[in-house]
Amino acid sequence: MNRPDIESGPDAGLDLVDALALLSFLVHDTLAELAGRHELSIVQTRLLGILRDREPTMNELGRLLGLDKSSISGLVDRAERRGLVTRTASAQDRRAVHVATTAAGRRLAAEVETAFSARIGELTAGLAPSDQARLIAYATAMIARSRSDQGDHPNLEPRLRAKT
Amino acid sequence: MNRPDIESGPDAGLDLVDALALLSFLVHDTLAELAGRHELSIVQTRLLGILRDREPTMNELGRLLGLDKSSISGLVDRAERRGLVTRTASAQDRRAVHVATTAAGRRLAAEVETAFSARIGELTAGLAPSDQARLIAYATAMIARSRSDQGDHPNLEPRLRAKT
DNA sequence: TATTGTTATACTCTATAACTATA
DNA sequence: TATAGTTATAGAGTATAACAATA
Repeated sequence: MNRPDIESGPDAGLDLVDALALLSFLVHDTLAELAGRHELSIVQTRLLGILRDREPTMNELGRLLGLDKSSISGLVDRAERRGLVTRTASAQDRRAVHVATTAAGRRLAAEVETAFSARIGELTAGLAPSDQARLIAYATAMIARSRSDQGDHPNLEPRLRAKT
Repeated sequence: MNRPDIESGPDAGLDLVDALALLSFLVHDTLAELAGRHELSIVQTRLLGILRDREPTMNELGRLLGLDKSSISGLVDRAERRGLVTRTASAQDRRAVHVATTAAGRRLAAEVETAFSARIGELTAGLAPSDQARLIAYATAMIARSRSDQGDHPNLEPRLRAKT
């Protein structure tokens, strides 16, 4: 018994679909867990990530996060209440509101990003550099294909500035 | 201009962390979108996936999904209300309740799984079989490492029976 | 006493619809 | 009229705490 081509155990003989689903859940859960240690949800973390180098309007935030404007209102409300972001009136358009991070918001976002990078580093530590490069290439190819395809999902930006 | 080693565009020069985060969001969003077409959330889809070959108690469902028992109560309430699952009293333990899918629940779950597999197939269609095999190996290695590590997250089972 | 499950409560996240103010 | 944003409302999803029934 125990033929080497018939593995046993929880990950035995995963097919591509299962492997990608599990990997996706793993990364997603990892981010949720690390963000949660700072009382941040994934969407709050992404909000702070987007604001790292921009001060978009509520409307732009809606497009970047793929959410309705009313959802953005609540999201920004809760973040503002915690002192993580601020609303400022637009100089050009008196209807518009710009959102920016505070120092506290930037600090939190940086902590989550650092912890996330470290954890991903641990999870991929067993892969040789050439394999890591291949993994990047595969992921990039899949992402590119999803863009060229139909839907072209709302917005996929790097890392924590990416869509949930 | 346009040196070939300095790419431009949205996915230019992704590092491993960004690539994995984006891939994770892509797969997660894909599943959410396809499940949503049937009015199913990811967690509802996973519930039905788990019940495909089991009739666990509420308690066991909590462990499998990594959720509190009170969350399971609500989750099963909503699924039961839609006729996707049923509660049945346990014969052994009169405190316990077993949950099972209905034919409608199984049909919905199967439709989502089929669509998800098809979409993953599209996204990976550009990869040669040998590259697909490598991708499976990388994902499997990362998942195994996450298990051997500390936390050993709640429960990672194949595909739609896996943790959110 | 410990365990199983439900209920009450509270909060985040999301959307739709209605509304205000500005363009 | 059209757009930017907020608010009211509704519902899913999650957790904590208190409870009832059973072990």
